[in-house]
Amino acid sequence: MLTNERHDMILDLLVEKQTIKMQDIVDATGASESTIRRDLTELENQHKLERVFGGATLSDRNSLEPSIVDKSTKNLQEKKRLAKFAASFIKEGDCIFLDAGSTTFQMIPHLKDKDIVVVTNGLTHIDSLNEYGITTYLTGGLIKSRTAALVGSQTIQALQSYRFDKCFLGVNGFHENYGYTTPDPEEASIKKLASSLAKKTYVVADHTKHEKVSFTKILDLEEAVLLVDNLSQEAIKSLQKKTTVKVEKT
Amino acid sequence: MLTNERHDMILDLLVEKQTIKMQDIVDATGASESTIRRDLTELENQHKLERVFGGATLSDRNSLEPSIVDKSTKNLQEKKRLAKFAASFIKEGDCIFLDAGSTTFQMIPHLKDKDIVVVTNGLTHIDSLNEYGITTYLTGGLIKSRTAALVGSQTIQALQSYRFDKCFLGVNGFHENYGYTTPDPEEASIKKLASSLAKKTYVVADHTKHEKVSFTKILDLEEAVLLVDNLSQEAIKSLQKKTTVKVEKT
DNA sequence: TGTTCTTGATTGATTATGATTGATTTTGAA
DNA sequence: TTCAAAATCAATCATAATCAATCAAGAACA
Repeated sequence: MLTNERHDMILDLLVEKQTIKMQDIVDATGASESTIRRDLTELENQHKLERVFGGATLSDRNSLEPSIVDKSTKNLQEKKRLAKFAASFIKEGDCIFLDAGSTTFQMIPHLKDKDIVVVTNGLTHIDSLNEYGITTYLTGGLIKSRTAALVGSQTIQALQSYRFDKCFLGVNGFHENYGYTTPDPEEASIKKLASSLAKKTYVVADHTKHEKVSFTKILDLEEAVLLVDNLSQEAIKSLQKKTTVKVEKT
Repeated sequence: MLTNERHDMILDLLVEKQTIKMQDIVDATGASESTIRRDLTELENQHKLERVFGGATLSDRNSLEPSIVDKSTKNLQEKKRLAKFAASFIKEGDCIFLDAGSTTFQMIPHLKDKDIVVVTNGLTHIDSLNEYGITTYLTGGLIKSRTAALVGSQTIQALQSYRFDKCFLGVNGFHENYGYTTPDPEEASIKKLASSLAKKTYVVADHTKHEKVSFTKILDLEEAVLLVDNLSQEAIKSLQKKTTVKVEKT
């Protein structure tokens, strides 16, 4: 068995069982204890797991947030339609902030041939923006590997030298009382700052995020225009008491 | 069997099985181990797969194809050796600046498991640095698509909040009188600044850059340690009058 | 014909592995 | 609590597997 296969196997076991004992891995892989020990050391250096006495456990980051890969395959078609809808709010000559994340990523193809400037902290966006020939500035900062986003004080500092016409944010939940929320405080403060630097803020969120509340608050509902798909009439009515809601009809 | 057929066969196997062992390919194709080894090297240079010890695996970034990669295999091998040599100057705990470019890119695999912090303006470096679990900060700035580097005033500003133990630069030419040079003034000023923020600067350049002079000057010869491969004895002697030269012996 | 390219075998070097060691940590009983 | 036994650990070593580099033989080609 190749080293990579063993590593994948260990990570799969971990995702399934949350924590695993050394002996379980040895039995499952058929490799020696020494080898598994080395594997664990290596995977820990890559921040893919945490070692504990007698075995290993998922690092808290991994359990807190589903990885970007899982998200991007889910509801892809819906996401694409919503993204196209969101992109229609962008006008010629706009300077926009495009948040990291899978929904905002899908907006990029619809920016083709528009004379706009994009600032982003999303690493996954780079190639696509490039491909479509869009002038792009990247904020600096620490690379957060799980979500492929730039975060930290450097990102904050870099952002502050820009002003935006429009700001497009992804969120993990929106709620009438608790506003827009996301798991990571670091990312939340970046979203918040970007919003404050823009004349107008749009939150792009599909209907599955409705009534969801995550760990960190980004903004109150009324601080951004909500772009959403497939919401019930009552939900829309209720939300519109607080803010502007634009619905993409299927 | 033609080389192309073999290549297709290998890639088909890979798509089917995700990872494959050397012996499996040998059995499937009937070619010798040496030949398969060469095939894998070539396919890796085309970014169609990634080699791992004992076999190969699908590269997760098939789409990311920087425009720089079209160099001969031989050139690449030399570059890899030089990069390994350069990486050997990095010590545990170092904070380093890693310049954008293909030579510095090859240094990344050799940073594995080192407890270091890397700051870079090279977009092609991101995935690789991530893969090897290295803490990485990206400077911000304008995305220059041709060289996949970040440039401009934002990059300059971002850089100024860092200090480095060591700085590794790529150049397009080094010359006894004209120093280190590169075509793009934007990139030159970034290299220059990074160097000034570092305790020690290393220029990594293969022997083909010797006596070459490009448009913009970065530094004088004596302002950096020159890491080079395969240089004639006279050339080394001559250069050493000006600066420290470390030669990677084949 | 001579030249270039591909191939397979061989070499010594590099890397991964599993067993063993003694050190460290946990466990459980006094 | 304190101690000793058991479990787990990191470090080291020899072995086995795999690697890059080289060479010579044959195929393709002009």
